[in-house]
Amino acid sequence: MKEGKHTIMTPLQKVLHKYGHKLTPQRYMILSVLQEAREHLCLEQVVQHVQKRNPQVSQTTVYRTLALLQELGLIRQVHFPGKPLYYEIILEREHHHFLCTRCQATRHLDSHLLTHLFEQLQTQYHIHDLTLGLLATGYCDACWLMVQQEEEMQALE
Amino acid sequence: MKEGKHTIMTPLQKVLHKYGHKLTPQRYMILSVLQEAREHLCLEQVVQHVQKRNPQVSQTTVYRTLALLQELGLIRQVHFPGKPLYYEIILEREHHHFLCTRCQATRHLDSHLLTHLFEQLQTQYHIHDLTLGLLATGYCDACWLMVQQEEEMQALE
DNA sequence: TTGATTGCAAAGCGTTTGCAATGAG
DNA sequence: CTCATTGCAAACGCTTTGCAATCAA
Repeated sequence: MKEGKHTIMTPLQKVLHKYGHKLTPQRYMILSVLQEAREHLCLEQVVQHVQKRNPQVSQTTVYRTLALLQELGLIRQVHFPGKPLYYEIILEREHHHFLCTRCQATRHLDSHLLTHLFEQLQTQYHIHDLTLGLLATGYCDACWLMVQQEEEMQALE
Repeated sequence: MKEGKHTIMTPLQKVLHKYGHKLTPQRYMILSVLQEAREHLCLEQVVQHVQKRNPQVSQTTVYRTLALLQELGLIRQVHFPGKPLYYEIILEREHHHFLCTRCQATRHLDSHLLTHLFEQLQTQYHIHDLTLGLLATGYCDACWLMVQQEEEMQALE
């Protein structure tokens, strides 16, 4: 049980012990995979990456570990309607996502955009301990061009 | 095949025929159920309501009909992480939801709150044909009081 | 009449669970 | 040494599908 990349691995060790859990190679590996991924990964992708390093690791363990890591507050689920559940490390500043409905690309949205909304909801709607989940969908620039071209083509028929 | 409540039923008839579909009692009933529900309903709830009127209607038909109604743009899915999928009629002005994580109550949020955000995303992030999905979670007033009381109790132990 | 629709039962698919073997502390 | 953890296979729950019977148009 050893490796580099101490970005989140020391917290991992601590938090696990704090709640009576053990630090296993599987858990370490699964969190590493999520840490090194630039994008959020779905379960299948996590399994693939993990099994690339050690084919012995079972899907079941990945399921159980992702649930545990989430419970410990180290990772977060990301929901995209009609797609599998994605997981991402909680490192970066809070953010939300844009999903292009054509090329399926995702981008992070700085949640600074939401500060005003955040305050409004607290004052106008009296929501306490508020968490915001935002998903923006639409076309990215490139796809928007394609879509418009397609529409022009159809108009000519 | 007849009944009152023409709020959305005439559009239903038209849209169905437009795409070569037939107006069946099942489809009518399922859309009625969604129309008369104040809250959004999950599949199981739709089935229960529908079978209260006619126990013959199968779950399969409800699945297929909800998919069709969505495809026709008459209803919309509502996603709450960790809960079943909900469905609601598209009648009202666009809106989003607040979910109290303690009592599970939901409230509608006027999407007027999002106009500024909407514009920012279009200009700063160049998103076209933008749709926003927002979910606010936290405690409602009543639950917030309860939570605080619980915390005080714990502090005394 | 005729093709769309329905209900049923079976299949699918992602996720969870029981349990014996393993391994971290 | 002990109990948490793992891997496997079976179970589960929700959703979809194949097909013959039914029904709207």
